[in-house]
Amino acid sequence: MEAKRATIKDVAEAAGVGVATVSRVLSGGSASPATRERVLAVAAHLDYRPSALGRNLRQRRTGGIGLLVPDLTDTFFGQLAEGVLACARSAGEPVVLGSTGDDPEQEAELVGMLLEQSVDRVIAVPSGGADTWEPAARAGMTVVFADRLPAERPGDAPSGPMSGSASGSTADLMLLDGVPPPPPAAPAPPTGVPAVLADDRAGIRTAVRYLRGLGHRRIAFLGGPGHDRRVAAFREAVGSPVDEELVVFATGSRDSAYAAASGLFQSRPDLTAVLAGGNVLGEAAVLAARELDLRVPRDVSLVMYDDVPWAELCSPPLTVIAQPGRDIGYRACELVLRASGRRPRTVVLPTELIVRGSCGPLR
Amino acid sequence: MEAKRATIKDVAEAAGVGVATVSRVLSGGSASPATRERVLAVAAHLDYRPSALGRNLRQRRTGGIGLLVPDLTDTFFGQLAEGVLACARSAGEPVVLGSTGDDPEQEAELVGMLLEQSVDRVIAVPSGGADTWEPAARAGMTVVFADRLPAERPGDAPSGPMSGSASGSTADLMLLDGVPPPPPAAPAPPTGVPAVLADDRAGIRTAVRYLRGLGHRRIAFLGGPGHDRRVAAFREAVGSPVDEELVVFATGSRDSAYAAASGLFQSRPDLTAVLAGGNVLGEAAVLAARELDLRVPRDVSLVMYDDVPWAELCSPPLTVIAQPGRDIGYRACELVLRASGRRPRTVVLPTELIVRGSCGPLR
DNA sequence: AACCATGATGGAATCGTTTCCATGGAGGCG
DNA sequence: CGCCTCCATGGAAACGATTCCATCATGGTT
Repeated sequence: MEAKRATIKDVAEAAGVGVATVSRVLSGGSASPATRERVLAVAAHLDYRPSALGRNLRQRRTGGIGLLVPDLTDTFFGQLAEGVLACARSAGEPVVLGSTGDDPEQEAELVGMLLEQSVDRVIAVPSGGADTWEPAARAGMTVVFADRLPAERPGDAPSGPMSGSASGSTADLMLLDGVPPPPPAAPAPPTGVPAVLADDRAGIRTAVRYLRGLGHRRIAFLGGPGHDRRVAAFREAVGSPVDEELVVFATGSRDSAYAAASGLFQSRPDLTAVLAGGNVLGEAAVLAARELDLRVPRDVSLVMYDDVPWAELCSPPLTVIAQPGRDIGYRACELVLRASGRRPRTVVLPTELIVRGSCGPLR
Repeated sequence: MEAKRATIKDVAEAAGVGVATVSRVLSGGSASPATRERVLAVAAHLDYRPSALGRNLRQRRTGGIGLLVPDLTDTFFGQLAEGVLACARSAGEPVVLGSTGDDPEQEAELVGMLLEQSVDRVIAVPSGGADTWEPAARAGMTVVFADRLPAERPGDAPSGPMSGSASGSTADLMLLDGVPPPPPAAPAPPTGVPAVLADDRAGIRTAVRYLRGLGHRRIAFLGGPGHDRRVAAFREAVGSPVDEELVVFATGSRDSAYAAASGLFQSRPDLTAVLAGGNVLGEAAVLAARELDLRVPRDVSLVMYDDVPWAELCSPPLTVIAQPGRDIGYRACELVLRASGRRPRTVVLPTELIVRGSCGPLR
């Protein structure tokens, strides 16, 4: 019933040549025209396809590319994945996919899985910090980060001595309460790390200026996991004393995003504009605003990071900071494909403020 | 620099046993407690991870699961993918992903790639017809379809002018013009094909009844690739003489969806309700309606297939037919994992009409 | 005491490919 | 004419695991 696949041996036999010759013909080595033609004919006739298994074992690497994203349900990551897929297809490389749920632990587990599969090239939207990724690199993986960089240090504690909460780490940012901020340091200029990022800094700055121009002064930032760079840019753009109550973080889930948005609106009814750090946060903000009978943009202006198709569907249509998700994926894939030798470079893609209807003048 | 990974041989040597013993210990075979402990200790110490390459070659199969979807940018497929990923992770199986763009040719190419990788279990949202999938099955692949079934017949040409076509397959439905419809046959009760589908028939029927109940008589259907079952259900639900001008199809792209929706509204201003066969179509319908100054639901009622997070964001929030995307993926993965021996079964998951604000009484 | 069953163990074959190396023939040049 | 080079070619060794099979020790049974 199931015709088992022809092997190189079958082809060799049928063509009356040695396996080595077949291999050479098929991978472009030298061979006499006569032989070449015969082998090719036989191979086609037998519908021979070389087994990636054998080849990979011999070459000690799997052709594939690993792709790790936090959540495919987030349209932005869908776009990014499509970009990666497009590039990988054109290179003939399979892509093995993992969804981390923004959980460093799952991420580490998935990295392990890729390692086991000998997938040695990975594109990742990292959730974990350097401690997750350093071992991967040490194991010989070529890693290209997309959209984000891993948190600088593993157990880094920016936590003020103040509060006992003290767990300290970027996780502090997860807190809703107003922990004294680390100095509004400019986002460290990334360099040397192979990565493809959007120009968060410019994007955020433009958005903040735009809101400022409309008269807004009490602007809130609604962030999610991995938005460190964005929040840093926000702090920088807003200027020195940032009202910490206006900087709120959620975890990855939609529920958490909604809770954060709702909490923000309720605790600070005086805010006049919100900058959502991602489309899930934006969605939550719209929902929460509606629930609390806040009109957009009359009562509150809203700018969302990520241009997703539905941004235009909202009423009013959402003003967004567009980042080229598909391109980010595509470029990241290009980078990981030609990473051999070339020294790592981080490329930054432009963002664009797309003004639609969700921002209005302060009233 | 790069410590190369330890092999089973290294472990065997270090533990002073044979490779066979190591393999047995690691895969749960019999071994004396003393040996087992020693091997385990050494393996842990060397940070040994068995190479999937070696194993797979020996076992003539790749552990992985293939996943083929039309477009990850479509939130529904994102949900589906998340479901597959969740199940695959819990089974420890890697997932290799492909995006077909609803193009049978690309799909066939991707199937070939999976074959080459010896990925012998695939979950697919099929774009191509039986002619794409029959070879895959013949090559020994276990294929589980999700969300759709492949078109019944391969090369059915929907291109026939008027009469000649008469082929009368579901492919006919692709026509935009008003070809006389095949008798509104009930969707063939699927059986024997391993697949996980939503109960399109019930979902559509419920929606149509709901619209009917609101007084609507001229209800249009806006479909996309792979919506054959849905349009068949629509025909069935609407009853005998379906106004063929009210059944419109788009290709997969957003542009095409918009064009179809816009064209529909313009050519038939008398329609009072639209049933969109997928979330991309629904999005297009909202956009087109707005562009043409049609108010929802005052001028036109809208029901969309797929419950996506942003359905609630629209104003008015969209009434939808929800299908459990994540569950579909999860179940499909379960099916493909235990497909050995068990005879193929197609499972149908329930849909639910979620009434929000996009439908109103006829006026 | 001889024998057998049982269980642990290691050697070796195997999977399908690539690649190193040796061989042999043909042709060019001195 | 002889020698050297070059190319096409095939055999065989990897690659890293699993697994069959033979071996050996042990302990219980007759």
